[in-house]
Amino acid sequence: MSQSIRAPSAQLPAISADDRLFVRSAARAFRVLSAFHAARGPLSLTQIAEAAGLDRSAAQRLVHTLRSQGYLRRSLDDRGYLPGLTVLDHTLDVLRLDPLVQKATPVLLELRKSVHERVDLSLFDEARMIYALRIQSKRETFYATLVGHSVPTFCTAGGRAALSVLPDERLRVLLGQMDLTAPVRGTETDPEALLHEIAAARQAGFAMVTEQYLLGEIAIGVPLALSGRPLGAIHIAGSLSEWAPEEFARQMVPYALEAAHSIMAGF
Amino acid sequence: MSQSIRAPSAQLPAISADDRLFVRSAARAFRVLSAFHAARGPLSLTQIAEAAGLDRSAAQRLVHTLRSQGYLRRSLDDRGYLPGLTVLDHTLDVLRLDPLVQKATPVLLELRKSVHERVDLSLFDEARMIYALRIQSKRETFYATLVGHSVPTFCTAGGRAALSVLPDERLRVLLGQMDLTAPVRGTETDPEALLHEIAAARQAGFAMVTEQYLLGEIAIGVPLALSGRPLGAIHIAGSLSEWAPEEFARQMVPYALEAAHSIMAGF
DNA sequence: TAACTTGGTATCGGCATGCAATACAGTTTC
DNA sequence: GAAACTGTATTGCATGCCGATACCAAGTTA
Repeated sequence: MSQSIRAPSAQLPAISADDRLFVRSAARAFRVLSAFHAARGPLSLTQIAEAAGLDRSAAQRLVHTLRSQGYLRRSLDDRGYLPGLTVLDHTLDVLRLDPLVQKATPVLLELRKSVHERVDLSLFDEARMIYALRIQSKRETFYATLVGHSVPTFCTAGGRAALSVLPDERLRVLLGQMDLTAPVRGTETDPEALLHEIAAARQAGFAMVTEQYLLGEIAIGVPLALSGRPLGAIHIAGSLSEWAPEEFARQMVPYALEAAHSIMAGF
Repeated sequence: MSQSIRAPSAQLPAISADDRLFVRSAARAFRVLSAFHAARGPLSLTQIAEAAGLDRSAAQRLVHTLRSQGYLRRSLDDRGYLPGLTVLDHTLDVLRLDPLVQKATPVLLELRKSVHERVDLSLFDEARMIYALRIQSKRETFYATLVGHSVPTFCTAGGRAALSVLPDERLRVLLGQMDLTAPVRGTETDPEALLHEIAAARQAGFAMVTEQYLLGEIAIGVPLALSGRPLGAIHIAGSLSEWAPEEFARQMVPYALEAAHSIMAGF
């Protein structure tokens, strides 16, 4: 099972004290929701309070409020709290208002007709790439297939592709800030080596990785960028048991490039 | 283009005054995010304030706070605000912690191998059904395919299927509360007629609709329910130009029932 | 160029408002 | 049957937020 990279907020960064424009109370509400980032099941009031760094009393009122708005709900067995369905309304807003998603949706559906492997659109968010559109093929279980799943930028095809549009000096800074923990044995974690890989991707116009994030997986990624700013990437992934790397690239890359070109033509 | 059914909060229900446990400030923050429910593009500070029912001053600080946490971002051209990617972290929490989604994911991916039409999992939320898993086939453009998209319960196959597990007296109440506006010409909106349709679905174990929500569309839905409580539905949809209704039902229903059975066996 | 917009940003005092403390009832655990 | 959990409710005091006000920059309209 692949572990997910989480937002910086996963480890509560302590509410910044001195910012006249900062609304603590609002931030606390999001902390309550963020408590579930580390959860493996329903959470009790006390657990929420602990994870959010609040006392039970404060958590209580926040939970009450969030529940009344549908951002939280009780679990089926009524033994704890779960995030509520209202969150999905905001999901829809993010996706439908995102210019990249808007343009990429029809193109990816088209792409999927030509390519019978997994096709994804991921959005660049610094150290991670967040899946926004997922077009499955076979295999793939559980939340690896869910929208909102995010993966590290430095060791995925889409991530490296997105990085390839940035100049080296920016990359050094970024890589320096990133957590370069290897998800699997064999993941490249040396910044200089990564710079080389990314340079190669910049040269080629796409990135390819084998077993850098998931064992047995091969993937190519092509960048989606606007005036030197990485926005996201197209991702095509397959199984090493079915593909020789060169053959995978030979077949997939032209389609992916074409799709990327088509998407970016919309801007 | 299909209009989307929105959360009750779309039309701001005025913050309830007298609730000792209610955290106004937190609720205001979500109002700011909800301002985008009605948006067709980036929103300015003033527009957000107006949509959220706040003055510019309050909106300003809330926006500032939300932006610092990644719940809002500036648009690409830096001319307005958009919902931020942090929202997708919560999306993932909702999906991966939802027991129905957990169990349904592998089953639906399997189902998709047998059925070459659009397959969805939607979650029951009173007057609407929210798509949580989407497994595309062909066609379908734009945000009709996005996670978080919701459709009315009363006129969709999945919705009627979900309703079919409820007793008639509950249904009368529920239907009485729902907004029964017809999305297309020909949509059944008479409560008594709907009760009959739902009763038929209860009898058959599935619901079928033709052109009740989208013109040219045929869909079947089977309910997913736990001890008399509707949780969601499986949805298979196709085109009337390719299918005779009876044939569609004959071919799809067995698969859908099998899948539903398999999912509910996990509880 | 000036007089308007409309955008985003910043500061500050007064009072509503949410924090923290406290208490209680219902379950599950041992 | 006590102990350790749940979730829920009430209240006073200090604090944190609202609302008013002001400012700068970028576009529009004269």
